[in-house]
Amino acid sequence: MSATFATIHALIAAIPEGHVATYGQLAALAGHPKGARLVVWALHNNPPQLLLPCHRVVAKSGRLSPAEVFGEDVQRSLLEAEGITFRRDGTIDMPKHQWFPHANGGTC
DNA sequence: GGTTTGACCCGTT
DNA sequence: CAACGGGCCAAAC
Repeated sequence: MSATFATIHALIAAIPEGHVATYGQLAALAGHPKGARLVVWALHNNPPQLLLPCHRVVAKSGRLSPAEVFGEDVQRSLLEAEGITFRRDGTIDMPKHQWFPHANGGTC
């Protein structure tokens, strides 16, 4: 198994509802500070059986994926349903919703 | 085993 | 301030 790939998938799966993570952030957590595109590639080969919440993965500026990927307002609707709020220009209010993983594994 | 692919990120023009 | 290009990395073909 590729540790890099598995780590990225695990990180995405670990994003809680109401929060989002950026491509660069996930890549950095997986051990590749400059591997934002690895996350992109990982999502393209998104294993359906993992049921990854790929709609919670967004660009650093709070920008969502192109409409043709999920559908016109699919990703946005999913995020709004989880409590994510958006700015006027359609980007996520990142400071409010960006996910910061806990190193202690949630014991705190 | 080289080429292609990706929904990004940052700096420069 | 907007547009453009290069870089970066690992898996698939």
